[in-house]
Amino acid sequence: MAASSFAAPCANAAAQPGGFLSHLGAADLRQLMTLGERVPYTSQDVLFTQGAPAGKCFSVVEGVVGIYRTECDNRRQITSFALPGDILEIATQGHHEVSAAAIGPAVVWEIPREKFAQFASHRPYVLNEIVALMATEIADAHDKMFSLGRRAAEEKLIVFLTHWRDRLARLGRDVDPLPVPMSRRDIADHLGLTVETVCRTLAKLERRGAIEILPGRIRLLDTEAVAAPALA
Amino acid sequence: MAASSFAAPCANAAAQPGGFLSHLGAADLRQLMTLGERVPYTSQDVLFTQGAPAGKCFSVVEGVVGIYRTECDNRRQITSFALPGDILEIATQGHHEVSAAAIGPAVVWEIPREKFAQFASHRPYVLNEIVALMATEIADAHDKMFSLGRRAAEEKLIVFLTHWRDRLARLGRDVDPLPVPMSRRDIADHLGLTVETVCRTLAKLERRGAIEILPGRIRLLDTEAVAAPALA
DNA sequence: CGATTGCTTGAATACTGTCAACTAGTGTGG
DNA sequence: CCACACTAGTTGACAGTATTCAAGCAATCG
Repeated sequence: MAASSFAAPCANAAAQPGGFLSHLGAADLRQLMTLGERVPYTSQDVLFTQGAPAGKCFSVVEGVVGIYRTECDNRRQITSFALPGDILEIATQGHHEVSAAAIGPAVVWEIPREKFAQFASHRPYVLNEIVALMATEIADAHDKMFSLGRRAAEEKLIVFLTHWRDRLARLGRDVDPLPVPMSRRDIADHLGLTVETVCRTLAKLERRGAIEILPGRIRLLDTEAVAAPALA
Repeated sequence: MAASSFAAPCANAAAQPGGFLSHLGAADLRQLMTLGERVPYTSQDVLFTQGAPAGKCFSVVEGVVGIYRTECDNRRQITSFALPGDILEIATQGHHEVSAAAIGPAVVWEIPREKFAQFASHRPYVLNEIVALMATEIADAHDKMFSLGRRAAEEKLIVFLTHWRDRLARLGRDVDPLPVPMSRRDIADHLGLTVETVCRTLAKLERRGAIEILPGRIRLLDTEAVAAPALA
């Protein structure tokens, strides 16, 4: 369970295809896996694009996948960073409402929508799992809307980093120097800031002793104190 | 179908209790209605509070209900304005993640969670409806995240007003002088702005001839042209 | 009728964005 | 192998937008 490297394969159930369905039996899981395939992606590869017909469901197995919405003029809002165990577009009908791209190397389990629908139709409990997963996704979205609308840059970054740390820790990763595989631009597009503001704010936090910036990682030193007024 | 006043009762199916489930038969609908009750609220009444145990599901029948998330220090983010036909907390387990309050007089259909779960357990198609509704909610949330993170005040307001108009129009309401029942503070807390910025930006749009501000209403005159760069 | 609340506007401030420059690291091609 | 180009990250200077603080007005309510 203790995977030290960031993109390392993980014995965690969540990291297996179909691992997002916690109530599936072993037989179900085996069958589910035969219905889909594991697809490797390299950094920046696009899994699917906003507006394209949604033919498949996805589940991240390894790595990080950025989910984002764009407008014609290069503006981009990354709505979430998907980690192993997270599912994408499970209930999308018709066309994709968002795009997805690999943040670094990633492995994704993909299953045609009809096959999954057929699989689920025999198993009522699967639908319940999906509803629960979507409820979590909605709750997360509410959190993010609050952050985007009501937090200043510094608070956005601290909350982002601590949440990211907590998610990785839940996957059993080593988070002491917290791995931050996404670029500054990705962070900016996620928090509704510019690259420059992200850099500057991180630098400010480092000068204050709250964090330590390392290549590809950030050590969280005193975020509780700094975040206290924000999270109380 | 032509309801002229804003909070007027509406013959639209969506405005009936259970009307959000479009594939329910008449018999199902009748039974569903007996399981819940219609509860009237007056302006500013709280339906449920973030952190409280989630014992019921809600569906707006009449009026507008604001869904919001707060932090201890008075900061508030209104994540959505629910209209007749919209459902609330249908899949929430445990505790409410958000609060809800009536924006003006409202009628809400409320059903205990267990009763609805029991009702749904005999009817597999209900779960599919719920999944579809939640998928729509997630897509909406993505839109709002983009607006909060990547649009300036003026664009936020124009997009908000046009979306609001489109939603009311879909309910068969008269939207020529667009009814705006929520306060400036509500709008500000929805768009991630301050009351003052909302006022000033609306005034600017009015001076420019894009809108006309009336008491409780706003007439949209030239939003297409103004919004064109934003929505293209 | 006074008081409260919501809305509006003004002035000053602060934060974030824009533009620009510089560094370091990476990869490419000669 | 090295020169070159390109990208990501960082920092500075400046501009612009949104916030804060403040005050005035109108409408509502007790």
